[in-house]
Parts: sequence; C-alpha cells; structure tokens
Amino acid sequence: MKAGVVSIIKGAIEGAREAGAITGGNMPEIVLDKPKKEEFGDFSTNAAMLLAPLEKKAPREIAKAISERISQSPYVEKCEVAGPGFINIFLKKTFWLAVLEDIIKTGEGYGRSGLGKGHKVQVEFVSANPTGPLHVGHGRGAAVGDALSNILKFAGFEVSKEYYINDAGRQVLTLGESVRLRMEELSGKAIEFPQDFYKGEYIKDIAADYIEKYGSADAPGAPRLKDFGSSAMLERIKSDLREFGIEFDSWFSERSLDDTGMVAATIDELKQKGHVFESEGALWFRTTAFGDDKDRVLIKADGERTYFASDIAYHRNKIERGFSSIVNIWGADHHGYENRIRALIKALGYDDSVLKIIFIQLVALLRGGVPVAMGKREGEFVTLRQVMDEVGKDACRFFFLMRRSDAQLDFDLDLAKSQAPENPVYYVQYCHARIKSIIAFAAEKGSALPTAFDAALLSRLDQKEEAELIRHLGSFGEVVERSAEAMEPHRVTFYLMDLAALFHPYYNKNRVVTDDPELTSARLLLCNAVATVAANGLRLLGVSAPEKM
RNA sequence: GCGCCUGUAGCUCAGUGGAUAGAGCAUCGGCCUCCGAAGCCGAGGGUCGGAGGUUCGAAUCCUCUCAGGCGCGCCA
Repeated sequence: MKAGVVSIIKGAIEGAREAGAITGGNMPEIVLDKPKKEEFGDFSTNAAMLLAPLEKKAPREIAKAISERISQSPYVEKCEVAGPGFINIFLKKTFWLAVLEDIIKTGEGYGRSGLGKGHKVQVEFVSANPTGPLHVGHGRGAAVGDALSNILKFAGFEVSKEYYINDAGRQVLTLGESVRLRMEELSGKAIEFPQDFYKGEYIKDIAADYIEKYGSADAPGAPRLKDFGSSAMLERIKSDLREFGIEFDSWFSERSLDDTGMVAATIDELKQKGHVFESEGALWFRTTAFGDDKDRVLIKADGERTYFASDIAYHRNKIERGFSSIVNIWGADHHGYENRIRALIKALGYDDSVLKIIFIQLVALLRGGVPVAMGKREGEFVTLRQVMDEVGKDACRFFFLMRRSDAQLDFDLDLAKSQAPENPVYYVQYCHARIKSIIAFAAEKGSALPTAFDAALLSRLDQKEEAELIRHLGSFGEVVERSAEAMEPHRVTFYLMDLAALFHPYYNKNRVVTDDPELTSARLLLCNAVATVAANGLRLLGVSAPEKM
C-alpha cells in the first residue's frame, strides 16, 4: 500500500524533472506520513521541502509541480499542497478497499511481512537463576521477550528463544546448603540461617521433597543437594512460564560451558589474540582496549573463574552459532555489563552491532494507588505467579507491554482486575468479543457474514468513521515492521488500543445489522476485518482474543 | 566522581526532524424500550525540566545545566 504511493510520488518527481520544473538530479528519500488530521489526506510527504534547498526554489513551488502530476494517478482522488510545502494525497476509495480484500484473504496472516528475509535472530530472555521463583520483574522481561519474538517472526525473521540457566557457581551451591539446613530443621535440629542463604518457603518444600524421596543426603544414590534444588527450582520456573504462555526453543546450561571446555577455549582464544594479562595473581581481559572503562578479571587469584568468564564463553558460543542478530533482554540493573560484553565481541573480531540489549526497567506494583511493599533486603519479592493468579494471564501480559521497556512501569493491580472500560486490556478484548457477538446476532437475523471480498458491496461503506477504520487497519503491517525494527513490542499494544478506540465509537454511532441487506453485509465484513486484526495483534502480544467475555 | 536510563496535562504515559503536541486515568456534565454500557458523547486542563545551538522547521538532533532512578567487586 505504502510502497505503491511512494512509487507514484517518485514517478511524479521524475515527471516534474522531465518537464523542467526540477533541474537537479536529486531524488529525496520519500517519507510518507499518516497525517494526524484527515483534512491532510491519507498520506502526506515532505519531499518538496527536502528538495527545496537543493533546487534553490520555494518548497511550495516544487510541491505544486509534483502535486499536479500525482493528481493524474488513477489511484489518487486529489492531491493538495499545504502549509510550508506538504503534499497531501487523498486516495480513491477503491484503493482502500484493497486493505479489506487483503484482510479477508490472508486472515490470521494479515500483517505478516518479509522484512526479516529469514535472517536468524536469537532472543535470550528471563534467564533467572534457578535459586528462587520468578518475580514480577522477570515477568515483564518474559512478556517483552515473548512478544518481541512473535513480532520478529511475523515480520519475517527466523527466531530462536533461549533461556540461559545459571546452574554453575556459588549461587547454586548456596541453594544446596540452604536446602540442607532446612532438612536439618525438619529433622528437629535447631538451625541458624546465615545472611546470604535463601530463606524462602519454597526451600522448605524442596527439603521436604528430598527427604521424602531419598531420606537423607547421605543415602546411597541420592543426588547432590545443589543439583536437586536447582532442578526443582527450574521445573517450577518452567511451569510458571508455561502457565504464562511461554515456550522456549532452547535451554542453555551455564555448566555445560565448563563441561565442554568452552570457557577455557574462549580464554585461550583471547590469550592468543593478546587481550589477556596477569596481574596480582589473577588473569585479566583487557576490555579497556575495546571501550570498557576498566579491565575485567577472568580467573581469580584463588583459581576460580568469574561469572564474567562463563558469560563471554556463552556470548562467543551464541555468535558462532551463526545468528545474524542476538538480542539480550536484561534487567536495567545490568546495564553496566553491556560494554564488557561488547568488548568481548570486538576482541574476537566481530562487529558488535550483532548484539542488541534491551533493558527492562522496574515494575512497581500498586494496590489502592499505593506501592505494594517489595522489600529487596528481606527477599520478599512478589512472584509472577501471585500476580498471574490475581489478575489473570491476559491482563498481566498486556500490562507488561503497555510501556516502553526502558520506562518504569506502574502496574495497578486494581485496574488490571477491574471489569470497567478504563481497563485497557478489556477495552481491546471487548472490541473483539463485541464484534463476534454482532456477527452471531446478524446470523440469527438471517444476515450471514459474507465469505468473500466484494468491491461493489464494500463500496457501500461511505461513512467517515469507516474510512478511518480502514485506514488504520491498513497500517497494521507497518506497525509490525516498525515494532520489529525498533524491537519495541509496546507499539503493537498502542496500535490495538487505537484500533479499539476507533471501533467503539463507530459501533455506537452506526447500526451494523439493519433492514438494508447490502449495507449490513458490508458492515459485517468491515467489523470482521477489525476483529481479525485485533486478534492478530493480541496474538503477537500473547494475549487471548475471546469470543465472549 | 564516571557511565546508562528517565523528565511531555493533576496522575500514568504515547509521540521514525514536520502542520494547532496526543491518549488513558482522575474531575465535571450527559447517553441503555433498539446489534454486548467491559461501551459512547461533551467540558476543562500544557513555558514538552531549564538554557543555548544546528535547521526552512526541534518534544525529537548537539552542547551545557537541574532533578529522579540504576550501575560502577578478584560478587553472582
């Protein structure tokens, strides 16, 4: 659609040049806007204003020459010059009906694009340590990562979703020790919990489980506590994610990096390339040579590798798997690590633009307008499961996607639960359910939803609101593309709220099912197209599109 | 001190360098004998944190500055 208009404009500029109205050989990049006001047309371009300084002519003069030629296109109703030199293009209605034709024909594939050209993208997200349950912050990352993956796929990328499991190192050992202590407690011993141990109730569950299965940690054949504990936690995480509607393509174990020698191999490669040095008994990676603000330790003086060492091995492995783009979704408190990972990529001789890091800002839960206490020190995180149980999966995911990732999010639990129009998730879902209900009502009255596109029938749609709706439906594909390019899933959320905000007033003002069978059919088709696009958008977000609610 | 993110209506936020800066919530006033009122209509509300600069044009780009959040371990 947009491409067609761009070529019309390019043709008009060429025509103006041949006629001598434009003398230079420059072709500006054609930028098409969807104007905010309908009096500015269906599309608007600033091409003449970009040409003006090159041509040394008044922008309006150039715009006039171009606009006259655009008007001659058979698809164009009229074309006007406005303001400082905008060219406003009004398309013929038949051009817009092609949008409905496209929706009817492609259905749940409407909005799909080939932008990604099948390029392989890896999205790594959540990756919470298997030492405790997922909290709401992880939930936001999960919602963003999953929606982004859906959007990238829809835009033509080949996406692989991965979860990196931190199953090596001290944290897992501490988890094992925490379980051991709880087991002792269960056997009647008085215990004292060290400060850095995991104290949550879930540790008791794991301890009780262990005792039930093996009796004690010394029993023959009993697994190590850290292994038992971390795999129990991981199972719990997996089931939370499944309930949240998220399936990963792969689960990558940190421990496997040690077992297969990848950490050692990565350090060797850095050594060979001369980026490693020894100092004070430790082995360092000279990340400052690649833009980091200080050098980083790979192997500590006590001989143990750092977390960073496994992290660089992991990123080396990701790159060597041949993704054209790797995306990390991290909590905003990790932004300090970005430069050292980029340093690694550069040190290995790759272009670090393959890496995109999306930082997820904090979530503040509100109840009754005041923040829910989330004492970090006590480890009293509100879990994802608690929120999901309280407000439901759909509201939960939708709310996580209502803001840009790098903006803090106030999550109003009361609002998310409320069945009132001010709740945005219901506002959008209601739009879908309402349409399905109208279609059912029409069928009862003997007006079935037409199954095929019919231009003559659809030309009965002559209301201003109908044109606006169709125009918005027609921009869905671009929203998906821009959302994929910018890696900003919230754009789809806003698109859907706008769509619903166009539909509801239309519905209130115009009757769909009337005595006029043609008009009824035409409006049913339009309504169904709205429902189709709403469902497609909601599906990208991982939110259901209910038929009834 | 250095680095990253954020400052837009009372609140929460949208806004690929374009036209008179937009939503939602909250406030106030209306709309169901009629397709789903989980909806609609109307009203008020702004020095886009501030100051310079680039540009025909800046909320958007650059510099400085103020305010808030986060990060700056041989922790994970």
